[in-house]
Amino acid sequence: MGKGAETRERILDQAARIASRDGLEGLTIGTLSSELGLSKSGLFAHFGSKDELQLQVLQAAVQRFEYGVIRPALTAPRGEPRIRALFDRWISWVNQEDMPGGCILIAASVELDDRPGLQRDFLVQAHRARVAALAKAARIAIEAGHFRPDLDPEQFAFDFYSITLGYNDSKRLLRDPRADDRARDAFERLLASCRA
Amino acid sequence: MGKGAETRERILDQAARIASRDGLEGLTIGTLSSELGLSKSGLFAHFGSKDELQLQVLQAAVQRFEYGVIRPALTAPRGEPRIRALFDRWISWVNQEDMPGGCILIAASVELDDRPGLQRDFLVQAHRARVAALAKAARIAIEAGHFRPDLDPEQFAFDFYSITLGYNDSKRLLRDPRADDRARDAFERLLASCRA
DNA sequence: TGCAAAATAGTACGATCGTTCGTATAATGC
DNA sequence: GCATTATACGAACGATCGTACTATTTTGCA
Repeated sequence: MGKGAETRERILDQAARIASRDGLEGLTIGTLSSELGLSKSGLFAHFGSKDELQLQVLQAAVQRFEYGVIRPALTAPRGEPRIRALFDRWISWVNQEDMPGGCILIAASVELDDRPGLQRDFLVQAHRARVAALAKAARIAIEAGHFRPDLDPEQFAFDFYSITLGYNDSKRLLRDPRADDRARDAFERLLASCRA
Repeated sequence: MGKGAETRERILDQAARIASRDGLEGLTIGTLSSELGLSKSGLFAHFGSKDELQLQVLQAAVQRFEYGVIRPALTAPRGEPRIRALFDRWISWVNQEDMPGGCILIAASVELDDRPGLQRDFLVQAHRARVAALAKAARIAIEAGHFRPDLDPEQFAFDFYSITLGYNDSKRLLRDPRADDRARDAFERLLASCRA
């Protein structure tokens, strides 16, 4: 990895932290550069525009999610165990301690939901892929005989993801000490309702 | 109502629209005043600071939620009918067409979840009250014999609210045409699992 | 109708925003 | 070890941010 790529990684890493707390729009080239000990213009040269910086922050986050949640969970046995692995990793992703503002993908979802642009387009596509991965895991669980055959996999994905959103809210905004229990309880009931 | 209070209402109304799309931090005194045909300083004088403007936008939104969702639903008969009324109104609130960026309370939740301040404090307190209202409605449904006696009302509130968050995501970000069906389906299954 | 008070406008401020440009320094390939 | 390219810097740009002052208009009441 060349020097430039190395710096770019450092930048995106810190940028993700800032964006998780202050949003993609609250992420500022001035603060970002000074926190990293770089000059504004030097940092700027890596991206060429703030739009591009935001986009790359999103892309990096999606990739980290892919490698930190989806792929490891796919090593779990097909069916319910894999679904459980997905949930466990998803929850701890939402609960990342090194992200001062929580899950950047949730933050970006709300921030971009009605703001057209490349950032939104990318986020939507990535989000669709995540939901599709959940639905596929449910489909596999049906094939494996763990889930009832008449289960709607897309509905399962909706239910699953809703729980993670509720967890995020209880944990980060309300700081409810029982947030983990609540999410776990909801998930177990979801599983029970899906079983064959 | 004096002239000042009238203008303040107009301001807060437009401010809510802007904040719903661009966030409380993206809400700017310059754009806000020019969109309303006011001078920056004239508008500013109504609030004294941006913090105060943000706070009043939040307070107005919470009050509108109270009068548009909670109170009307409380006129429905105790028990399951009231729960249904809450859900119906909650869903159409999240789906407000006059808010270009969707529910401002959800947006603010994600924006403020890790940013200390009066705005966050107020939002948390208001959010706790909303969740408490849900739990109370569940408790009443238990008393009425509609829900099973061993149901955990707070868990019900978590499940209920999670569905509305999932709905918001499906509707506004993914633009899933089946978002309404998905939320409705999840809600009906939640109800079924709660019945006595 | 006149007058104090309330409401709005005007102007200016320092700070910071994203961005451009020219230049210096550091890393890389031969 | 040198030439070339990649990388970073410094200064400056116009625009806009929130906020402070002062002046002007408008309002509501005696």
